[in-house]
Amino acid sequence: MPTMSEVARAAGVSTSTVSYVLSGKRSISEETRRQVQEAVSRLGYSPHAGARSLASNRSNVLGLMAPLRADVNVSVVMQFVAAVVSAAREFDQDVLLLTQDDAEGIERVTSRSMVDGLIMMDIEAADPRIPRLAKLRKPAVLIGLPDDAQGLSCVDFDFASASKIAVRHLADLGHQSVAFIGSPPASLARHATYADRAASGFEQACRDAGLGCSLHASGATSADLGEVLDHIFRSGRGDSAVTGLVVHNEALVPMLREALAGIGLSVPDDVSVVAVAPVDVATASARPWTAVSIPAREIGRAAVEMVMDRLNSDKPVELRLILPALDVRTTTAAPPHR
Amino acid sequence: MPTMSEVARAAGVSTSTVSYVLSGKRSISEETRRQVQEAVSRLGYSPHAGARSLASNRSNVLGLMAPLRADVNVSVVMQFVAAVVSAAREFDQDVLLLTQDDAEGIERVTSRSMVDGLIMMDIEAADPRIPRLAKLRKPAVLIGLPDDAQGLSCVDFDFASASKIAVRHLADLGHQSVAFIGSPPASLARHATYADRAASGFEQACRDAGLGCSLHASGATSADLGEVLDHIFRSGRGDSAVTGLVVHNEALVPMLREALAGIGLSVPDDVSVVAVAPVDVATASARPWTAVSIPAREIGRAAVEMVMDRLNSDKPVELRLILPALDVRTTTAAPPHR
DNA sequence: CTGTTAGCGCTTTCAT
DNA sequence: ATGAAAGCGCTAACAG
Repeated sequence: MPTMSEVARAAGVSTSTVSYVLSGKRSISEETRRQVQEAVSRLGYSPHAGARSLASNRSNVLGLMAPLRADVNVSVVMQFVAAVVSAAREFDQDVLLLTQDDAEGIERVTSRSMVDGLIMMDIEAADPRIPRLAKLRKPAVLIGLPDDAQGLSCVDFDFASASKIAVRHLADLGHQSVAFIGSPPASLARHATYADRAASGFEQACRDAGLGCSLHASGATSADLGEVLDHIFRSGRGDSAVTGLVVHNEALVPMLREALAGIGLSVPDDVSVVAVAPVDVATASARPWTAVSIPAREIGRAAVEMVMDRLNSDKPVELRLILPALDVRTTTAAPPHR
Repeated sequence: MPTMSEVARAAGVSTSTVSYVLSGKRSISEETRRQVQEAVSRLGYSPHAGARSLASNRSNVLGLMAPLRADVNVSVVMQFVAAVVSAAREFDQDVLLLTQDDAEGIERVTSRSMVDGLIMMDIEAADPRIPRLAKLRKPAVLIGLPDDAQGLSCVDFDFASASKIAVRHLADLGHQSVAFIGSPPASLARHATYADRAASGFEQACRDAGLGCSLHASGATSADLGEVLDHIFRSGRGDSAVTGLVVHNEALVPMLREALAGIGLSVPDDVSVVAVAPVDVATASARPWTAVSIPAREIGRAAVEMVMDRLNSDKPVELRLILPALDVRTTTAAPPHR
């Protein structure tokens, strides 16, 4: 591996000139720039990350703490991870992956100056990582909205509004009684903020619209789904029967039509369904789901932008909520006549 | 952040002594060790990663290139990722996450000395990353078995044997005609090595055991599954009817019982099923699947071990195959009498 | 517009 | 068993 001084020698300039050509931090004559660049590519030079970080206090690496918990939907998590990694690359950053069970990870990577900033996923209402992060004086952004962000930036999808839009859509279609199928009990129990907010947004929207409603946590298996549907529809098909479903549980969406068919319910004739899920799960079916899409790419990108902002400028801490949009597809319609 | 020389001063020793008590690379009197350690923890010292990597040519970071492709089962990928990260931590390494679409990622992280070694997932038979990796002269291990590893270490689950064990189990139970439901067409098309090997292992095992067999690629949706089952069972329930299924497609397992029930087939009375899947998907159901478990933790751990071996010793390149084991649970039985 | 140079914080000879 | 000191390769004053 050639070093910067070899490049300098080859180009007939000083190392600082090479450094400045590479960083663009001061003006360079066209002539020298060319020579340097030629030398760089001829020698196949690339800067030593450690040396750079030692001299500049910048590692060009972002830490990403991603949950690998049993109750989270890994494929959704993966989408966020992918989004963060690819957004980071646009800012010339790499991503160091930390997992929740590496308790001292936050302190380690930051005290060793391995990362310039941190992004934390799967935030809980009173997440114990927040005070530790806040102490750190490194740019950090939470994907999620905790009770107290302690001066950290936050970004998330507006899950509350997502539920509300879904409910309003069902109300507009004339539904009177709707149910919410949400995250696994464990997610609720630990107050993962998306789970809480989606559920409470639903509840409130139903109150506002005067709809009858019920909320149900559900695991990811078809057995779990069966149980929940049983609860929801067991009361018979009378006047107050549930005719609309909002499903915020990515794992269940693919099984839902079949499960409903199994209890004699057809979509959307007997029951309308709005999914709250990444667009690809909503459109995976031949008869795509009416859905509020979770824009993972956009959220991941925003998170990276926000760390970079705090790293490069004195932009203040912000809280960004990504607003939901409803895509009406094939799974919602007016409720059945009784 | 305190530096090593501050620690040295506080402990009344030289920086080299501090360095040596931290690395254990030379013997230190009990007395000095204590003093140094006391200073370290009192000041909350932790070494600057960049400085260390500059001086020692070690970053203590492993690169992990993980696929985020549409046709791979993300939750399985995530299990491997998690396994690699947690194994890496046991060797005091962190993990830098690279994605497939970051084409120059391999060269970047290695030429900048950001990583000490690389682990590459989701290997294809003639993976274009392999020659690039091989050129690098950095320890690298492939999770998968390409046609030509070009001198790189490989580790993987023995998918061929996994299929064989499954087939033999069905044959032993008396099944005469079996079918294989495998990876999505796209995985086969690009010759992801696990997909190829599982399929060809199945085929060969059937030939060896004299069983009638058919192979089917399948996407991850219940519609895909429906189609495949239709193909398999449409020919009626005659003499040569399929009575055994080997399913190597994690996404489908949870939907399988219901889908079979939908066409009037009950498990294991009408059809026996062996899953090839991570243990948690096999046991997620109330009636757990007979399965050959994919030991993601073990594979991830082996991959890390192998990079570290090549990093720290002159152990030769190896190829490790993790052998499969069958767990008979509730979904296999003798075929129905006709 | 360019060069000189003093570190950044650590590891590791070489001495003792 | 310990210390002194020479780098590792880069950045960013400072000096022209």
